[in-house]
Amino acid sequence: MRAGGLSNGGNRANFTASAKSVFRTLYASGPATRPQIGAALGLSRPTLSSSMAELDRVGYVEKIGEVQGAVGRKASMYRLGTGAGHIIAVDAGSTHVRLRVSTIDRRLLHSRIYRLPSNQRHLSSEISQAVAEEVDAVRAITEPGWGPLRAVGIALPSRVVDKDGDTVSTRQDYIFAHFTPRPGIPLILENNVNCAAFAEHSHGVAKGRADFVYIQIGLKIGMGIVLRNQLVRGRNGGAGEVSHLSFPWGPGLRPENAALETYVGSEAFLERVRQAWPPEAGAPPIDPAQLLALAEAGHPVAVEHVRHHAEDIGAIVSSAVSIVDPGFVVLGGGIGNNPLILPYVRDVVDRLSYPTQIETSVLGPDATVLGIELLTAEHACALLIEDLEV
Amino acid sequence: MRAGGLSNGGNRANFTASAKSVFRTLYASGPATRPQIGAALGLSRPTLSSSMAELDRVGYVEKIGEVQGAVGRKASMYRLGTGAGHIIAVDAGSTHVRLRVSTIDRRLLHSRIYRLPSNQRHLSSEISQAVAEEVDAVRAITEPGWGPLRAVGIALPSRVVDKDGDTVSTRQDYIFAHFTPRPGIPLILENNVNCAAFAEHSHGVAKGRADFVYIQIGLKIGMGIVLRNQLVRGRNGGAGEVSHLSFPWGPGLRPENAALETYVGSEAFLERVRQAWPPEAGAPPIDPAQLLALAEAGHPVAVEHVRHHAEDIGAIVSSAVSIVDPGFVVLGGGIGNNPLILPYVRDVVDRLSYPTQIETSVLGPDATVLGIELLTAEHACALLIEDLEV
DNA sequence: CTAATTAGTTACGTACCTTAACAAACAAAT
DNA sequence: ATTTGTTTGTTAAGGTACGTAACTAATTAG
Repeated sequence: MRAGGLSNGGNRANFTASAKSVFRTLYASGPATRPQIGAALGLSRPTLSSSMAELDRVGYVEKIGEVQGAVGRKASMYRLGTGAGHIIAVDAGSTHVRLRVSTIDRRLLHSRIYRLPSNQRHLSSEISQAVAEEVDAVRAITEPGWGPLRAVGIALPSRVVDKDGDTVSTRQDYIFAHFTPRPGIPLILENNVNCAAFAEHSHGVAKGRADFVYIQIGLKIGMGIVLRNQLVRGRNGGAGEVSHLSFPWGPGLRPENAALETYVGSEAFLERVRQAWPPEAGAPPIDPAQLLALAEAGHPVAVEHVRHHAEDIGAIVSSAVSIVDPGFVVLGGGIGNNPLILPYVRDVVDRLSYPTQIETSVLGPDATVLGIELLTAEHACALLIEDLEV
Repeated sequence: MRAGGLSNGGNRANFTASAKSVFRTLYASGPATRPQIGAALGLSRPTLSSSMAELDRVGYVEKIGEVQGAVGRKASMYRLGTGAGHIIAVDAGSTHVRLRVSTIDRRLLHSRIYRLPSNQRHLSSEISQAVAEEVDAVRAITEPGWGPLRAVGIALPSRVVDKDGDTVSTRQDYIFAHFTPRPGIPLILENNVNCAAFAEHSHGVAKGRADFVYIQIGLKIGMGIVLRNQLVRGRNGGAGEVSHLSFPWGPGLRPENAALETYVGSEAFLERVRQAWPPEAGAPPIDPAQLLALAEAGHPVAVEHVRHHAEDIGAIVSSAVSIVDPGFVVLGGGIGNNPLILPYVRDVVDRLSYPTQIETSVLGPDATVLGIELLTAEHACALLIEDLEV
């Protein structure tokens, strides 16, 4: 009853432990020679020989060249092969849908960006529509050299929960309004801020940090938490939902639900700025970017507002540091990225909490799609070599 | 150059993987028969036979009896043996020093409680003195049947950091004022609230919860966070230091360093209560216990104050839930334990944050020493079977 | 006392890794 | 061009840690 064709695809290859670790090494660290892998994993040459043969038999590795050391025979260079297949990663953002098709070891095969006709405040059927179209467009140009599709991942601008969580209040199911997952292909959903945090962990300023917190400050405010190199998601996908921090809060002050979101969100912030803008200071800024530009130019009123906002961000970071004490914080997002706010945030955290290194994100708008690519690739890799049955 | 005597002690036995997992099963789940262990681990009877022989050879297991099923031959019951040794766990508290001597599988061998002559606000040399005396007292009565001492653990009322953290501001080194660790015996230090949380995870209401938050409300306020069944400690041992949450905080309100500690601590709380106590309401309470007693009796002024305090606790819990969204929260400590505050905390968290089950601690004042016992036993277990060299 | 059932041991096979020895491929020295 | 030394890769042989199959041992039910 077996299909006579390719040896990969539906079958769950039963690799030896060494073959699995070799595959994972190539997945994680990219192309390498046998001696390099053997040294890294502490495996003997004969073991590497048989592991490579195992993986080559199903097309999971391929030779891409040779490297010559100072002396001695050339070593062959290997990477993951066509048989390992490819993944599709999508950032379903509120303004753009970004899509990357990559191999499991994250070599870019194809990339698309689609500008949504209108900004979407929340995950919506418009976004779903765009995602469906972009993914379909990939299907049309899929090349045989990409190998089988192993997984699809989508970064969502919403809380993401699995089955047992509170899935109603999340808007995550809107993604399925027009987009239909391909049967048999695992679909990974993840919150977009978590994705950006994870990208920062692999390619960005948080590289090598087992524990850190990423805070994204833009239209909305969100936080991604990585502890022991793993994302903290929370029971309801609500980990890092800092907009629900108790606020306002003090003697005689009663916190309100999600009050921080409306206070620190860029729209409310800008509205406060415009209200308080003195007529003699010129025309009030029309958007946060303009306010930041004025502040960068040294406009004293703008600077003062930016400082105040940065201190509020510092208070948020301090609260997070008080809870998880990560030792490292990355500021990202349209506002968080701005170098003006960094010193103020540092001052506040320094004053209120524990020694914490704070840096600005180095990844651009691709952070989110890079993060979901990583998470999707990890899932695909585990599927290929771990013994987890679907 | 080997000492001719016992086979255990300094040597690092090189067990098979199956023997290690058998040992860990007995460590984690207590006495069991071979068929039970085999079924639990998916090991065959011959493998169990040889694993047991391996462990028995160094005295790590011992037979303690036989059990008879419905039909068939009796099965032998095993547990960790004398050769596995024992541990000493100490709760260096501010009012008492509690000490437990136990086997690695947490069978109590000896227990002591010492009431400090005066309450200690912080970790002090007085506490260190008491710990040193209590641990020395154990040495005097140590029985041969306990086997070798494998590890000593101490729960401290301070932040605990390892080498690379900020060890200066911690008072953790006060523990060494009079207490000197035994050379060659690993010493485990852990924050006392983390210990209580961990105990709640193993023996308490949080049993089986991979993720939860424990909040202890008493003279001071502290939080222990467990994610993926592991304590979150933080870079500076500051995880769960909720007294550093941004407070007071609101439009026009500038958070102050550790302001929450002084606001929500029981002394400041009681002082506020006494200040606001109306003369016609009788004598104001002299301590929090009395205030709680009055509230339990229905005294309206007391009830109102307790409600207000409980709402502040709810705000703290909400902030923690906003950051890590554990789905489960345990209230402990002298005040947190009181059933009066539970409904108010639930209401606040329900209003401000995500669906979270909140319960009251079920463990008494032994929680902390039980927690450090667990952590120390885990360390000892890992030392015996994992290949980690000291 | 016999049959059925469960616990534990012995014999033996297999999977997966190792070391040892060898062959192949290369740079540098002769 | 040949030799020498080094590195890569393969082949052969061996060891360890498991498994299965078949046995013995101990117990209950009839």
